[in-house]
Amino acid sequence: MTVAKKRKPPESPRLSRDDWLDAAFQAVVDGGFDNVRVLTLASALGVTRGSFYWHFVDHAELVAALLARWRERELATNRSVEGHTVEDPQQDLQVVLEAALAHGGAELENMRFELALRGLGRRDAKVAKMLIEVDQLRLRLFEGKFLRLTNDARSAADLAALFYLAIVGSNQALSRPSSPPQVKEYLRSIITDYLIRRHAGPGSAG
Amino acid sequence: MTVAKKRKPPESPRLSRDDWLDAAFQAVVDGGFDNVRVLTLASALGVTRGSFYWHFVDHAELVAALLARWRERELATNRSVEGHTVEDPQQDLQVVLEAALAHGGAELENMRFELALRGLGRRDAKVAKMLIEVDQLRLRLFEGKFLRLTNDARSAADLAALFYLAIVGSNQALSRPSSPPQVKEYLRSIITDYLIRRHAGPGSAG
DNA sequence: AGGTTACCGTACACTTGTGTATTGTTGTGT
DNA sequence: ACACAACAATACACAAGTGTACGGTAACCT
Repeated sequence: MTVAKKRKPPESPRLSRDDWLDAAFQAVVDGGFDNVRVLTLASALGVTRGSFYWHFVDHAELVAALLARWRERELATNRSVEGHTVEDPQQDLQVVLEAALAHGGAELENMRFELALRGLGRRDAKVAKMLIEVDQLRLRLFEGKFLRLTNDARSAADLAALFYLAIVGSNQALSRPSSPPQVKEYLRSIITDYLIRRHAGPGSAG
Repeated sequence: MTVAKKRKPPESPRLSRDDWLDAAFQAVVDGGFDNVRVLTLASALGVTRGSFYWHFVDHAELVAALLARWRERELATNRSVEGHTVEDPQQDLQVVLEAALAHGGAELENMRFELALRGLGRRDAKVAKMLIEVDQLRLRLFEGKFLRLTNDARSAADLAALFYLAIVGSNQALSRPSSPPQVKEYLRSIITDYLIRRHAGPGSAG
């Protein structure tokens, strides 16, 4: 048991449950949850559906597992961000804002997945509930960081909500597909401007 | 020829092209564009598909017509709002913000339709382009109104983008289904607070 | 080396969706 | 009244999707 018995060889002849989840994730990114079809995933993975029905009892279980995985990862990310706090309040806030505005590489796929998830949430009450849970966690995170800046609960809550909703909106509107998300850049500069104007002071703490 | 020859009797025995578009609209509101299926619409309208293929050549034409109708109405709304300007700049701005935040009755359906449309825009370049067109129109509207308040092009553009994106985001996040959109109410109060704080002065111009 | 288990292929039954062709029905003008 | 056009039903062919049963193959343990 010292070495990896079944880690993740890129050229694995057999597939794992997680491989199917990855393929399903990609399908959601590309075309939403209605694009998750067993046949399509199978051909994308180079196998037939016989494999799928060995790993999952049916299509619903695949989707459920995908949702559960996303939720777990999201909660973990939240905990980790909440974990380490930077000394300088302004920089501390900027770190989480940057994370929320991230868009490079995998983050773009995560963004598209989340948008598809919100679409599903409009049809599925359980999904809607899960999304509210995650949204509120992130909002609380924002609030806490803003509170260190403003020292006023009311304005901290207001700013957190305003900026969080704006970030969510920037994922949705005015962003051309397959082009650098210039709207987010713009929003980032707006937020940065606000923070600097608010607490024009030392750039780096300590 | 004085009275309506074919206006819109609720109990019309035969269907019009627009009836099908209305049904398709409702289907999109309920379950997105993947939910607009000829069979479903037919049974919802109490007819068979024979009727559909008389009014439309195929499914694609239905969707295209639905998109075109939405775009036309959106442009018309924009023109009309742009048309009449209120004297007081602050009140003038508040009017368009209220319109954007509207959520009663038909507005909720329009909101859900637009969200579904954005979902489609992630898969269809033409739709994405149309959405950017409409988004930019609305953004310019916001900018113009804000400019009358701030008299500064930069901050007007910033505020317009920030609030518009937040409004778009509020349609998406933290809003429970089938419950009063309390997030929008909150956002509305944030915006109102900002405007009052900014230009705390005479309520009515003159 | 051989057997067991894990994984995959294949073939079938079923459902749901589109689209087409053809026939039926109803309304309306003259 | 009756002809014609507008609208709708029916029946068919076809494609794509899920799920199931079962047969095949390859890895691994002993």
